[in-house]
Amino acid sequence: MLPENDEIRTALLQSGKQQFLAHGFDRASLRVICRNANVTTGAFYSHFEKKEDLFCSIVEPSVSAFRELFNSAAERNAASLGSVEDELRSITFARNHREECRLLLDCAEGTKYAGFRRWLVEDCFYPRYQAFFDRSAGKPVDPPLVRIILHMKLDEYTDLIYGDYTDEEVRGLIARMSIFSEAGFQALMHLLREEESRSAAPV
Amino acid sequence: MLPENDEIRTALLQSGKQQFLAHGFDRASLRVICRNANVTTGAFYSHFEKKEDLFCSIVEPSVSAFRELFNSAAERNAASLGSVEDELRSITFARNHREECRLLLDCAEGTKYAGFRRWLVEDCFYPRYQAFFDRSAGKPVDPPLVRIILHMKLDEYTDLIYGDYTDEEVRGLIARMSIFSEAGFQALMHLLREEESRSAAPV
Amino acid sequence: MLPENDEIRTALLQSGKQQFLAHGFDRASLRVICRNANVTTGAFYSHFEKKEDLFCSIVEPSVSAFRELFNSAAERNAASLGSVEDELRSITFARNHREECRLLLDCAEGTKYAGFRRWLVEDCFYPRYQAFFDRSAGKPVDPPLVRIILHMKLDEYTDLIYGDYTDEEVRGLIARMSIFSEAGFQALMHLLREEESRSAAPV
Amino acid sequence: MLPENDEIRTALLQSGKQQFLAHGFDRASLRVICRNANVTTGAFYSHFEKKEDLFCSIVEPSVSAFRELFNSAAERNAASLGSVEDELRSITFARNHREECRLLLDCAEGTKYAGFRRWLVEDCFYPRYQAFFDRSAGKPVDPPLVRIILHMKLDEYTDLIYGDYTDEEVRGLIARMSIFSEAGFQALMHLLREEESRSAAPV
DNA sequence: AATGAATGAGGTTTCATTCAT
DNA sequence: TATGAATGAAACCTCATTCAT
Repeated sequence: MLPENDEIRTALLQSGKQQFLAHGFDRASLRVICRNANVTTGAFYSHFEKKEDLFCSIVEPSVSAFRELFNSAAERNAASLGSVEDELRSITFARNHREECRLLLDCAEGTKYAGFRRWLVEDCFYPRYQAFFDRSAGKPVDPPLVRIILHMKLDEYTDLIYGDYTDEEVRGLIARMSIFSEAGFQALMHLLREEESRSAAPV
Repeated sequence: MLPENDEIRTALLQSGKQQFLAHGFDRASLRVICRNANVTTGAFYSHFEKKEDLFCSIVEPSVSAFRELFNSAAERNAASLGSVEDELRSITFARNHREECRLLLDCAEGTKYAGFRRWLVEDCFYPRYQAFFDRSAGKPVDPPLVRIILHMKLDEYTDLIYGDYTDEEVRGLIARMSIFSEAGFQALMHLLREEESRSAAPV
Repeated sequence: MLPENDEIRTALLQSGKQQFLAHGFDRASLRVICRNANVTTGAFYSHFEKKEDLFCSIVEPSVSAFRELFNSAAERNAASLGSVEDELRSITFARNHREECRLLLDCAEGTKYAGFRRWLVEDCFYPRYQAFFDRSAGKPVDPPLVRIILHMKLDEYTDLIYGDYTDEEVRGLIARMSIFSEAGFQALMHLLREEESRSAAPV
Repeated sequence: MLPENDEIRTALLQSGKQQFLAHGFDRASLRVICRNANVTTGAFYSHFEKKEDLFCSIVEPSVSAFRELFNSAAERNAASLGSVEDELRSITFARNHREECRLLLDCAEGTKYAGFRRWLVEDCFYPRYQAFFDRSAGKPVDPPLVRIILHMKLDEYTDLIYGDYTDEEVRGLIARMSIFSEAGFQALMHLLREEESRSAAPV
């Protein structure tokens, strides 16, 4: 009986997504968003409290979904960083939410999600990375080093998510990149252990 | 005897740099920039032609210096991607121009430097990377793969430039990261050559 | 029930007309126009897209009406320049749109109607005048001469349109001026034919 | 010893003339005028009191010269409207001061010469025209009629002054237009005298 | 006399949000 | 709930004129 409401809401969500992606939150014009959605500016405020509310409504389903995915993955492999399968699963998920990802990472200035990237990296990924590196090296690893490698890894994901690839291509790239990363990682661990033994064996 | 002139100009350059870094070119308010510099908006236009002119004046010295550095580095090692020494030199330079780098890469939308990042990656780095990979592998390497690794490498640089490190720490990080990258690179080359021989040997 | 809408619009149209007439389009201040209409500058843009839009809205009804009138007159007397009746009809029309005429002819710089006078004279009137003179003289008449007389004729119209006359007075003035023009025209034709025959008779 | 002064002044006069002609007094930018004259805005105010002062300085020599010419012509033919020779002399003068004429007639809004056209027509020409018509008709002639014919005459002059003609062409055009005007004038006088006698002879 | 930076008001336009209907 | 005009501040920029040097 009230499907119209949802139609309007949906139209606003779509139009907003498009404008936010195109111009970022701050520079996107609410008027344009409304006009493109065939909605009056007044009506907008029946559906959303303010501009930011629209942004959040666009983005929040993906945020929750992402949180779930991330938590379940975290549970599954508390001891490692995730298999190629896990990587693929995450990236496929992100690829299916490509636009929301961009909104959160690049178009959120002015909203409460402005710090999303930081949260994702520092609070979600970094602690697990640091722990994993420490465990693998058998000693605390220099945090900046961990962070750099984490950033590189995330950058790889970014490429895979936004790049215009087929699923097949993504799978191939992940496979080859895991060769690269694994080799780099092992070399680094080797070096770190060597440093350790050198500094530890004075005799 | 007339240092006031430059004091105002300098104040505007500083205030502008701060605001542009904080909000990006477009969203930075000229009024705020002027107020922070204790300058009327009218007076601004005695020193700069328009808003963009202020941005350019902040950024251009670094751009020229960077171009020189990059060109000389390109000449020096046409055949490789640059030694650790070269990397260190570039990163040290960028670290000394940290803020201007961020302005150019992240805060330039709305100015003629909007495409700077793209130019840097696609026109400066990518061609050399692709050529180097092709040469090393002895065959054309999948461009997306090259691009991903390039992006990762640039991301490493970004970390080193913006991170709050001492020169000593940067040197150490570059050294260890070169172990990582080199090992990853060799593993990848090995794989590629193997793929090659496998697909070439029908028996 | 919602007459306010139109009241504001009307107030803006009036205030705009007055300011445009007084200062021309470019020099008229939107702020003043709005203030005189008791409208905020922001509100202005609910009713008009931009400053020029206000000008056009003031002027366009008259433009269309004028075009129609002119076209129908042109059809009616393809072979002459129009009777006293036609002149009277045109001038009466223009007198009823006096202000819009002035806006179009003298106050339109900066709008898309900037070239209106030129269009009216050169494209509407001049070709018909030249053709009529050529036909009457039986040979091509010096264009500058035609143009001068055309301008004088138009100047007569201008006087009749802007002058503070009753309809009766206008009728009388047209009648007497047609005596003047007709006599002048005949004298000129006579002269031209004489020149012709003199230059044509070698004896 | 002080020729520089005059050089600057001259440069400003030239530059000002050009800008005033191009944009009108109000819209011409003093900055641009100064820049084109290679003069600082400060220096400007050593030579002229304000913007309007520059305009007046450009225009006033011509105004005085014109006044003289007009007065002497007025003395010479108190009883007629001037011979073809007189017309030619006036128009030649105006053609030699073409730009100043345009400044006075079309570009003076915002200066004390804003009413120049009105003054010229109403105070200089009209009284003599009216007197001449009254005298010729032997009775008061309807002022609007006189004014219209005056305006037409002045319009003719305008054409001759601004039109791109050689002296020879101007002479020819004046000659032929005087045929036109004279014939028109005579026809009108005839009519007026007829009207007179008709209304005077009740029998 | 000359400089040219500074003033301060003004220009047009856009904005997110409110509110009477 | 929906409308869309109204708000009022803010955006960048230009102006004629002043004034300390």
